[in-house]
Amino acid sequence: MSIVLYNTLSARKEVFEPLQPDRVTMYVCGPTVYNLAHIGNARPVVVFDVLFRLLQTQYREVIYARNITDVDDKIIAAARDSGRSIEDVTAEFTNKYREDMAALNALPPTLEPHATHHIDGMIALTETLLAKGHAYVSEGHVLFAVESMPDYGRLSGRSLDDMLAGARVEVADYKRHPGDFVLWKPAAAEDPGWDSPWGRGRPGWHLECSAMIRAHLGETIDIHGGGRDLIFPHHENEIAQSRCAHGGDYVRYWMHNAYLDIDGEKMSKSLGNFRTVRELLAHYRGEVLRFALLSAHYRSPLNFSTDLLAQAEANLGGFYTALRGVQDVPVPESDDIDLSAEGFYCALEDDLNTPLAIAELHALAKQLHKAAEADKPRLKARLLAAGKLLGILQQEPEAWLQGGAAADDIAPEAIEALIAERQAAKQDRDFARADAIRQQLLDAGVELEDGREGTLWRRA
RNA sequence: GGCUCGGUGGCAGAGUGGUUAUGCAGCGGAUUGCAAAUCCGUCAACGCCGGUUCGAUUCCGACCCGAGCCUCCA
Repeated sequence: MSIVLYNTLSARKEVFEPLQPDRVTMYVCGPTVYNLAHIGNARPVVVFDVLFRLLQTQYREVIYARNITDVDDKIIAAARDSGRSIEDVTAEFTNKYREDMAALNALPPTLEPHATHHIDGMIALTETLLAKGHAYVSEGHVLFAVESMPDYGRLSGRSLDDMLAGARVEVADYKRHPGDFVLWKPAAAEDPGWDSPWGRGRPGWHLECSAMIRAHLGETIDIHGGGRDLIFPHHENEIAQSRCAHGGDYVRYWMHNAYLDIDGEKMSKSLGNFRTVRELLAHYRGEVLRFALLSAHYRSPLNFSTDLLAQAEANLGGFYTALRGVQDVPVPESDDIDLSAEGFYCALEDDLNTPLAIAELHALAKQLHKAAEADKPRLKARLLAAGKLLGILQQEPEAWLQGGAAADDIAPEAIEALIAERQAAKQDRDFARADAIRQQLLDAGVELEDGREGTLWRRA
């Protein structure tokens, strides 16, 4: 029973072993709080939430930190454009981010450090890098000298020569090497800034993660995650800063999720297919969005479409239908489930193979439908345990099936009344009337299921 | 141009050197007053060309196509 993770650094799957036997440290790059989170932002949150849940089944202590970037050019611009204060903007979008991620059943991280609370640490880190000859001051900026680090570029698999060859951006003339990046930059008088040995300024983008990891998790952490696009330059530069300042390994397992597309196209503002989580939540329940995000492996591109969401909805409906069938079956203590023997668990242990895990849920649901009464409690417990690990299936089945997008169309009381009327019609063998009611409800988005113990209904 | 990753049945999406992925959709059947749900059965795939092999979708090479990164970006 061991977790295997794909490590970007080695470009292969590795058996996961934390630095300390019963304690895991994990850091995931969080949002820059200047606008609403989009569905692409939600992918790493959901993926690493599953990892967080998985790790907690094996390790006594799992410290999961996800930062809030609350100082950044885009924030300054957003505040200026809306005539609001920086604090006002960052507070609003920090809160909305938390709400949106909670709606996706993402557990709150253990720690949520804010960049602006760690300016001292960033200045100290910069001073260390200067003292060790890895950084230099130029025209008010402090820059990291990439040539001072022999294996710079290892994470992203590129050399300084490659980068020179591929340079397509004009190089600022205060840089010694085009790859040098800003640790500290001067702040305009009207912009937020902090006093430093190099004048009033603010930190470069990469610095905060290095400083906050050092402050909260130590010099070497087990897992660092984020989107693929962060491999270079962000994570490469974090490595450079932290390893040159502190030595050691910095991060033992680097994990990166692939992008998602919208209807086959890259999501972008210019294409007009930018989908915020908040907007999607108006049409789909968070659990549906979450399931859709988990329906492909995290390292594969995922095409986010209405079709995908419909499939997610259908899959979840199927699981909840299976659970509804055993609503009154008591669940034994979930603690006595041997996870290591469970297919869904082994699937997740293998680099978070969520599609395979979901296939195992289908197998469990099928068994549950066919099970003898005596076997149902155990199967129900196993299905619920699997759902819990994925962050789904924890609602009351009846509530789930009767909720959904069409929930405003017709009230439950009206549905129940029509069902009663139809029941009476059936007693009188007035099937024409009974079928008319069925059709009427179907038109309102409600499907009826006649069973031995009465009629159940669900939103279609 | 440099670096990296992919191309699986109608769709989504795992996986494997030789045996059913799974789900949705379709088709046939059971069940139902009719349905739904459920069950049983069924159809169908591994970009192209070579190579290695007793055997390749799986390994190797070329090619075609697609995606990402190259200092805004999950």
